[in-house]
Formats: sequence, C-alpha cells, structure tokens
Amino acid sequence: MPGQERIIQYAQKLVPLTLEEADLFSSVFKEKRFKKRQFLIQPGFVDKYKYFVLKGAIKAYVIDQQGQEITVQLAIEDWWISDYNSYIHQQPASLFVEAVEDSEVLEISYEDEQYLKTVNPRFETFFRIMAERGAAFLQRRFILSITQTAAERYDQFIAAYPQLLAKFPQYVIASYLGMTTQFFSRIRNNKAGK
Amino acid sequence: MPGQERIIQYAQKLVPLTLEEADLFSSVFKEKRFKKRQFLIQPGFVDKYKYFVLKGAIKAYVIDQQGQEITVQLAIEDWWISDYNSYIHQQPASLFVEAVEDSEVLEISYEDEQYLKTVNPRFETFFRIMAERGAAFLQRRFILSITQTAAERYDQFIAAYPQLLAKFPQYVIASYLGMTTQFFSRIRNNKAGK
DNA sequence: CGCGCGATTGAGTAATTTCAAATCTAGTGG
DNA sequence: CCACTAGATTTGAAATTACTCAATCGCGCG
Repeated sequence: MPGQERIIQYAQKLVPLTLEEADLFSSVFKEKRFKKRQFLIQPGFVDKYKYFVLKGAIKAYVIDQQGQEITVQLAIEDWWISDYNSYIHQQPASLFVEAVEDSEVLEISYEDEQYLKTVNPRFETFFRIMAERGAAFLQRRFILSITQTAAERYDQFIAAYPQLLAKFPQYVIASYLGMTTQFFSRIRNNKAGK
Repeated sequence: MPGQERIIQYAQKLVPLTLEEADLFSSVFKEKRFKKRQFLIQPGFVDKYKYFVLKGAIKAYVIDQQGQEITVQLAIEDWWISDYNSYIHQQPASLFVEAVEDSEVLEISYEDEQYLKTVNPRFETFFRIMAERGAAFLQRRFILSITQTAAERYDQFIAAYPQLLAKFPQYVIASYLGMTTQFFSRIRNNKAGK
C-alpha cells in the first residue's frame, strides 16, 4: 500500500523504527477518500481521528457569530489535520474540517494511538515530538499574527507557503491570515496604501 | 524541599509515578529565585530551561518593530513558562521572559528532560501530555483571538482568569489580549461604545 | 451555455490605534 | 516617614487600518 509507505517514511524522520515497528505503526492507519466539499469533522461530534494527508487539500475552520467562515488550519500532502482540542480531550469538536478538493488521507483513531503509545515507548516519543512541534508552530504563528500588519502577514505567508496559494481559494487564505477576502485582494493588487 | 513536593503532585495528576520515579523526576528540578524585573530568558540566547512557577508572576513577551511590548504568555503558581519554540528546537529565543514580581521557580534543563524521557517511558508520556495540552491551549486561544472583538476577549479573560488580573499590570494584560493599554482602559470603564 | 462561486473594485463605516496631556500610584532615597 | 519621581492608568480627539455593503466581473463546472 503506497499510503502506508508514506506514513512510515514520515515517522522515520522523527524516530528510528525497526521493520516490525514500522509494520505495526502503519497497520493502524486506514486509507480514506474524501470528495471535494465533504466533511471529515463537524462541530458537535467528537473528533475520533487524526488525519495524515496523502493527496489533496483540506481546511479546518470555525463559523463565528456573524456567520463568517474563519480558517484555522490548512493541510496538504504530508501535513496532519484534526480538531486538535477535540481529539486530545475527546470532547465535541468546534471546527469544521472539510476537503477543498478530492483528497486521500490516512486516519488513525484515538484508541489506536493510545494503544501504540502503550505498547512501545518509541511511539510515545513519536507522538510527543508531533505535539511539541505542533505547539511550537502554533506559538510562532500566534506571535506573527499579533506582531504583524495584514500586509506583512500576507508577504510572510507568500514567502513561506507558496504551494498553499495555488491549492486554496483566496477567501480561505485571507481568513487564515485574519483578514477579509476584499482586503486580501487589495493587498495582492498592491492598492492597500503601500 | 517543598518545591519538589509541588512538582511531584503536579506530575501525579498526569501520570502515576512510583516513589522512585517521583524521586528521580523531582531530582532534576532546581529551585531558583528571580527578582522583580529579572530576566529568565532573553532573545538571542537559547532557552535551556522550562520553568515551573512555584510562587510569583512571570511574563513572556516580544518587542515588535515599533518597539512595543507584546505579551505572549503569562504564568503564575503551578503554570509553566518558557520560549517553547526556542526550547524545543534549541535555537535562539525570540521572547523575553521576565519576572513581574519576586518569584520562585523550578527549572528543568533540556538535557535533563531528554534524559528523563530516555530512561523511562512514563516521563515520555508526561512530557507528551504537556505538549498536547499546550498545543490544544494555543489553538483555543488562537481561535478566540480571531473570532472575538476586543471587548469580548476582555470579558472572556476576566471570567476565565480573574487571578491574573490582580497579579499583572493592565498594560501587560491588554497586550496579552491584543489591544492597547488605552483601549483596555476604555473597555474596563465601559466607555468603548458598548 | 448559463449558473454560481469566487475575485475585484468603490465608497462609506466601524473598530481600534496613535498622539498627547492629565492624573494616579507605588517604590525609593533622603 | 515623607517627598519625589518614574511608571501606570485614564481621558479626549484625531488618524488608521481594516471591514462592510454593494455592485460588477470572470470563469470553471455541470
């Protein structure tokens, strides 16, 4: 299975795995397909899975009081996506997670992750590193979001993630960067004062 | 040592520890005192320690391009503080971490943490749970910060962390909530439109 | 081929910041 | 213990940034 290969390769970059370990690890992941617009997670339901994206593009977002969609996370090939808070605490999700194009993912269930961590400390290490990186990433993102203006956030994003620009519609990226579609468009076309 | 007791109690809430495990765990923590205004971490230097606050109040912040102080994290009794990104990747810090009042902390070094994780999977579990919670916390905070207005963020903060209001000057909390001191003051005195 | 979603553009507006000055407060040295 | 001072908070008014509303345009998909 090609997907299982991919997740093993990914894991090997973080922790060394023997053949048997790699087999066990990859065996709990199930390949799934989601069509464009299909939901992986919906608010109110407990997020039972973490998703590793093999192919496609996926967005996570909330709907605020005014009914506006606000992008919280994006994922393409080799990225993970979930409602982290819901998954970790096994409480109802607050996020929509939705395929932006036809996508293939590997899913691991909460129970299987717990099992892996119990059975072999190396897996514990793997998930620990994932969590650490996630937290470090969020801290960096948070700092950027509060210290930079909209135009700076735009520039920084373009420089850091040019691939995402092609995969996601602008209104999704605009809200990921904490601005409206219209303002994003103005910045893009260099008409925002600057 | 009273401090070691506290960290053991804290750890026990996340993972069960035998007496020997608790001893080993607490043995790597060193008690330190910081005077008001003293820096625990400064930008440019690698953050070698994670700090568990026994007593006092500590803030983490960045200085933005305009020279403004922007609070990134706050910590009081039983909270942890560090430049997470710097610590995890052992790269130069971007944050100032500074005592807001005379404080007592327990510090654990990066090397000691690695050692604990190597020697016993239970410690690996402990740090994994810490990282997960940190990431989940940051995700929640991030979503709140982008979906709510300044006044809503103020109300939510007051409701969630009334203790912090007393410990930190308003300008620190204002910037933690992503607004200016002046605007914070107006909201507080109910003169901001609302 | 047309429908609907997404992107653009213009004009007016709201939220929040900036600048500036006045007032309050707490810590320090005499 | 008091006076002084630097730091912190408050208040007013002007300025910015980014948003909302509304209309138009473009284009890909069914």
